Amino acid sequence: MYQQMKTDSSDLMVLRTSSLTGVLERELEHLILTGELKPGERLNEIQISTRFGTSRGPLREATRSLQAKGLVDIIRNRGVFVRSVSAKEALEIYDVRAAVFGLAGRLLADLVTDQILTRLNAFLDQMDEIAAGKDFDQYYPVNLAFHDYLVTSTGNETLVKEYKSFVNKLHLARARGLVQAGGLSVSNREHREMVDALASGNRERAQEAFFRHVERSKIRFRSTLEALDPPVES
Amino acid sequence: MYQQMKTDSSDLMVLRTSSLTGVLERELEHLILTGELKPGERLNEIQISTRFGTSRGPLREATRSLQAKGLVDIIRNRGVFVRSVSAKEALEIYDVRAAVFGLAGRLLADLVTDQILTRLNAFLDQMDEIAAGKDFDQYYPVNLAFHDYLVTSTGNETLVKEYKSFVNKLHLARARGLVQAGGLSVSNREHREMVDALASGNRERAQEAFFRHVERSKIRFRSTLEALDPPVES
DNA sequence: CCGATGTTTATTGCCTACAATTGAATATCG
DNA sequence: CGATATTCAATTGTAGGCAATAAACATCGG
Repeated sequence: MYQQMKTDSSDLMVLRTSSLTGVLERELEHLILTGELKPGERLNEIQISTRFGTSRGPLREATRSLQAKGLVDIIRNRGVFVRSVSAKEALEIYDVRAAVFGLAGRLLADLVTDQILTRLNAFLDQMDEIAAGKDFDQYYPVNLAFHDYLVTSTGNETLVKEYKSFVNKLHLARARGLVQAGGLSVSNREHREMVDALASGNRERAQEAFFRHVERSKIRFRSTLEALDPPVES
Repeated sequence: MYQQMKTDSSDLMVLRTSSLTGVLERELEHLILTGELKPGERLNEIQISTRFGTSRGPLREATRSLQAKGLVDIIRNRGVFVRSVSAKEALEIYDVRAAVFGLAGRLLADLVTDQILTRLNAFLDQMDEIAAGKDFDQYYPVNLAFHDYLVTSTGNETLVKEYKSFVNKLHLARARGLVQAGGLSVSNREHREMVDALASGNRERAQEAFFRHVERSKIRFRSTLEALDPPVES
């Protein structure tokens, strides 16, 4: 399948600017985030490297990078494993993500323009429309784009990077797809609250609205989790 | 100096549990954060690997990890360079750090105990004492321990990790030591405000107090920066 | 004297090979 | 038959070597 990658001209072009390690890293990250490689699954070095037509060296460098990003665990003399995020950790991440997203709201309240507000309202209308049709597969990507647009508009690249990193890690939560669950029309009202807060130009109000939106997602996540699992404690 | 590291028994013990890559990574991270390796400086693979008595393989894996952590930049066919954080990025980091630290305040307000408050007040008294003597070298580590104790007490390991990562990156800001500057007695009043907010048990108040503490550090940082540099804009 | 082009040299990117470790299958003993 | 010791295959950890790249230097023409 990937055997002759080395001789593929388009890939060679990529190698001009990006190293083999970088290519492997992106490719593996994609496999992990799409769920093709599932949490807990082991990554056999020989198998993967031959699959991509490289040696083990670059692959090992790529996995070290993924480890630092929190996408895999490396156990000495045992191998590389796709990270599985526990419920406890997922809840932790939700909180930190809420804080970072709240900051996005706070920053945006100060620099929001009519142009941005128009764009945001367009998003809201689009999501309302989709939600009415209960077409979940369409709703999710738009919802994602909406949040993406918000954090990106802050102009704070550090914030964007961190936020996306959290979203990625949540994809590794055991209950895959739970992250998306409970969304739709329920959360679009929260979205409107956020945009309204931005329009008011009130920093604290916007921060709180953004923060609480993620906190509510966390609560929905936990509910879905407890519905499937024995609630550990009273 | 480090030539016979391989034969040092204590280091071999470490290798039982931790890989050579891991040791190199920690060692390099230490060199970078202490400033022994300065921002912009290039890390010669042969030089470093012979210095530590290893081959280039594990070293390259270690640097990939450091790249993902944001401590070095790797340019293809050019080498790895200690990351230098621009003023713009430093200000960005301050904001995100403020958000995360604010979350720490919010979480702590809900689970603070008399025991923790006692410990915190002891920190405050100690810092007051040191600040009175204007002994900066003593103040800084205590200040660090205070903040460390705060974030750790939240029990949210994700938060702790992120917070420390931000503090580390700020060490790479061009104006080294600026991060520490402007502290002392000025900020200890803010520290008391934070602890008071915790004692009140008011979530939002604590969050805001924690958040603003870091924001004020950011402002002090920017002031010191502009005093040295041409203020870029009006 | 200065800029453009060719050459050298240091350094990185990648690969192959060997050593060390682990986990499991197998054998041995109570 | 069950538990423990032992061997063995699979896999990772590390080392060293060759090719490719880019920067530094020298050379040539204007």
